[in-house]
Amino acid sequence: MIRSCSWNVNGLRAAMGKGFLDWVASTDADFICLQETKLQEEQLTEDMRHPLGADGRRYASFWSHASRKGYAGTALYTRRDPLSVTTLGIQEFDDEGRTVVADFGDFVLVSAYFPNSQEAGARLDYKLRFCNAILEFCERIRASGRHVIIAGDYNIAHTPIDLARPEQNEGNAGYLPEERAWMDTFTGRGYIDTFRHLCREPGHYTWWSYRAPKAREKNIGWRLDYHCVDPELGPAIRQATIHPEVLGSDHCPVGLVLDI
Amino acid sequence: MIRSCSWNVNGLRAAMGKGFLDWVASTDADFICLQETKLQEEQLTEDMRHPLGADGRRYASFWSHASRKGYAGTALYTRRDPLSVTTLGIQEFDDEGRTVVADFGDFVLVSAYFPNSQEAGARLDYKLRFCNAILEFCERIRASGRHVIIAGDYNIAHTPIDLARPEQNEGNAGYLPEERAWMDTFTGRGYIDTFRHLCREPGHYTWWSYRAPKAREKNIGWRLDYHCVDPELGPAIRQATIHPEVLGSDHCPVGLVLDI
DNA sequence: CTTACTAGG
DNA sequence: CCTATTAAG
Repeated sequence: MIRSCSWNVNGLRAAMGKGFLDWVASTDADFICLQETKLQEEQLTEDMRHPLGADGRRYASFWSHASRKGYAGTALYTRRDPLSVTTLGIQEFDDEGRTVVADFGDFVLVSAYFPNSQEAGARLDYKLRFCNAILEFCERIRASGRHVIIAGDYNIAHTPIDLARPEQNEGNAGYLPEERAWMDTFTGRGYIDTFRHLCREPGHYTWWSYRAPKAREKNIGWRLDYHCVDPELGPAIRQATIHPEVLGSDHCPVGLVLDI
Repeated sequence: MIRSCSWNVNGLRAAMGKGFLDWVASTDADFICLQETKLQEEQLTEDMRHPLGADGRRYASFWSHASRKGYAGTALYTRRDPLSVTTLGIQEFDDEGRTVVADFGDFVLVSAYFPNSQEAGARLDYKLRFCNAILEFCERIRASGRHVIIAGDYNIAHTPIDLARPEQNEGNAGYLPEERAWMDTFTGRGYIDTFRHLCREPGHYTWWSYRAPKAREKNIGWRLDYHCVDPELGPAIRQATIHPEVLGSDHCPVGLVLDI
């Protein structure tokens, strides 16, 4: 059994001041994937590197930083020793610290921060290149007979039930036809959105805008954070969860339990 | 009798959130000179423009803004109608909103924000040009048979009793030989540092660094804010005060009562 | 609105 | 340390 959590923390240093370490200790996860750490190597503290887990042991961690200060960045906390940890290996994405890729032998876990397509789709092309790179990566792992888990902030609400105001957001970043079409392609190849696999109910979101007044308390949100897995892992999915009660970021954590 | 107050507010918008309007209403001053307003015309609110005075009337106000956003800037609140309000009229100082010059007929009141000479005296030349422009301005007013009051943040501690740690600050911005020498020249021409005129005691400061831990509660400060007047006003000086209990900025307000 | 950044003090 | 700025989300 493996337990994974993923959380876009919207600045790890800010999250640290809002109980991040307590949350880590409460998850009892084997893997914790973070996005938008918004820091660089020299800004990491010992607490960030090796937080205490629920089992009384400290996590090992692996980090991928953007070259630009205070921007993007991903991380992975793990209880298990990976065989290797890398990134997607594509310059334009590695430059922004968009992935941590950890190889555990029978499965590969990716902490991924998909680009925001921005106002007027200014960065849509970049985002779609990232999406396609992720898909190709998954297909390669799958072809090698291993499993793959893509955890993170996809910055895409896939279908109308994945955001509170679908009509009002037609054409907005995160709900563009091109982004949704890529999710169609991804799931069309058999990859499984684990939360949606187990729950067809609307109203479950993982992100609420800070800009809209009281969006979170009114639950005017979007489901942007996912654990997706390769088709062959379908029967292994035991739990896929959203934790909207966890505060400290404009996103909330999502969880996955796999019986592998 | 005229009552003036001067305060470097270190950002008027921040000060507004820390009781600035209550302070204005409590001063019962005819004139309030501000420095480091750190805003521009379009960022002014009605409350900032016309705060309520202790007499139940609203002040009129005059503003001088830096062309650079969020930088420097001076203002004058007044109960009396000035004949005219201008600035020093020198491009390099007007560009930074360093003075408001109000003509009341028998006297001219200046709200002045003297430049900081910066690390390694990087801006010392600029500052000394400002200082000399102020002195020349005063001499012109004086020659015309009128009085002049220069209220504001001089960014200079004149003598060892004007800062808590004179030895440690030899050669530091605000206590450079050139800055102190200009104060010698200014007072040598007869201009009166009204506070020092009435009080020879050390330990009275108007600024405490935010950078040094607990500087204000330990009273490790500098006297940088002054009301200076022309020599002929000497006999009219009734009160010159420092108000270290007023919080909301790294500076505190200073007051002057003149019997004219 | 919030988190970073940077400049200035 | 604190107040602004700007970029990004």
